[in-house]
Amino acid sequence: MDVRAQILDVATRRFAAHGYDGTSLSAIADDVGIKKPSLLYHFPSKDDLHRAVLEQVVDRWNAVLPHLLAAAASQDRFDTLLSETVRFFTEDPDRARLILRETLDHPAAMRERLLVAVAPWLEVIAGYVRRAQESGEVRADADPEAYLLHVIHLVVGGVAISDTLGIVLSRDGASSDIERLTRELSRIARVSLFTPEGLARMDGRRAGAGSGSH
Amino acid sequence: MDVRAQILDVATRRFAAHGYDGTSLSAIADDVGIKKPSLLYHFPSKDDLHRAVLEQVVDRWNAVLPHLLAAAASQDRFDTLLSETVRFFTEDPDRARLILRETLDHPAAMRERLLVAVAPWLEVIAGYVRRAQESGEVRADADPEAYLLHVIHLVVGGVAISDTLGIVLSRDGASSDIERLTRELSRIARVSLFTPEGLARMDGRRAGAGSGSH
DNA sequence: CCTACCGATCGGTAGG
DNA sequence: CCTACCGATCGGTAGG
Repeated sequence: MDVRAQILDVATRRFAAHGYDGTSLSAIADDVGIKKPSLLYHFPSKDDLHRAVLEQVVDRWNAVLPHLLAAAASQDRFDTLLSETVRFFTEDPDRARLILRETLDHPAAMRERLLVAVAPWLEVIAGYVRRAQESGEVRADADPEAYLLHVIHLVVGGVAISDTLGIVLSRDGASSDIERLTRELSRIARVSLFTPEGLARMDGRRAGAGSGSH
Repeated sequence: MDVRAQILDVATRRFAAHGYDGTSLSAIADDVGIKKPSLLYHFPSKDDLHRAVLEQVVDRWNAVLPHLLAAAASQDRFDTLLSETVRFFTEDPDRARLILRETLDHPAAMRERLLVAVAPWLEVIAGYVRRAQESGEVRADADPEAYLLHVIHLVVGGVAISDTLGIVLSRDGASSDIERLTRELSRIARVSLFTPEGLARMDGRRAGAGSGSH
């Protein structure tokens, strides 16, 4: 691996675990096996390095987004959208922690990111939800945008602190049952969105998948 | 107000907004209007001050907890429990931010706090939920402990970043609609917990409140 | 509650 | 990619 990628890798771990102010450039350089001035050759400032770390998270999200929106147009859109989003963050929980920290540290900057990068496709999905409300699949009392924001927060924030929350579920203290949390999250998201009819219709589709035509 | 309380107040705001490492003792002292060594007379170290700030949050929570558990034994336990918990954090969102930051910065310490201070009364409430499952008021597929953890996270994390999330809901960019988020949170928590029968029974109780006997 | 000061560490630069 | 070094700021102490 080239040095630049190594630096980004180590910096991601450190910024996620200890935050911007809790991470020193020397500590990152040490982990990579170089000296601080060498690090500053690849990234001209600590702020530049931090920006690059966040940018990498956004880039990787943008890489799976088209695949997600394509799935959102298919039949079992809900399960795919939710489980793929969960997968993206559980595959590297540091992504969730970085986003959470950035929201706490720079709320104004995060508001802007939300408006330009999240709001557009969130509105697209909210449109799907509204149409499903008219067809009676989705509960009429649901607030599409607010619902989606809560589910996103449930996933991102949940993954960021899942190993801490999980300890309450496993009495022994050894294994933190994250799967139990994920299953319940999925249940909460489903049940609070769909009507009983919508749920039945969805389960019917799932039972028929594979044997059906396409 | 005495100096000690002033220091705690300012430190709470600063630690919540910028984190432990992002807050200097001089900055806190400046806000209070004293010098750093004077601050260190009241709190022997930065760590001691930070502990005192967290302790104050826990103390204030413990002050409302008996009132909460008493309400949990009454009839409309769900609405009271949820809305009082929301009130506790919205009344000072810094409480939520401090807890979130502590979870990110010191997950091991937070795990311990969860086990000794949260798990006990969470088990009590989970017991209520399980009994309501047997009577058919609560959905049989709900996982009581996991459900409660998600709702707690939804409230605490949600309040911590509500002004950032809210910006997506208000297109104008002026007022962030936090009430819309709160209402949808409450809906998600209710609908994903109760059966249709349980919801009807609850609404019946609420309609009868005030005119009923006690 | 203050002034004065300590060693350590920070992000960043010079120069090779 | 390194050594050597910079000014600024950190948490904390001495002494009054």
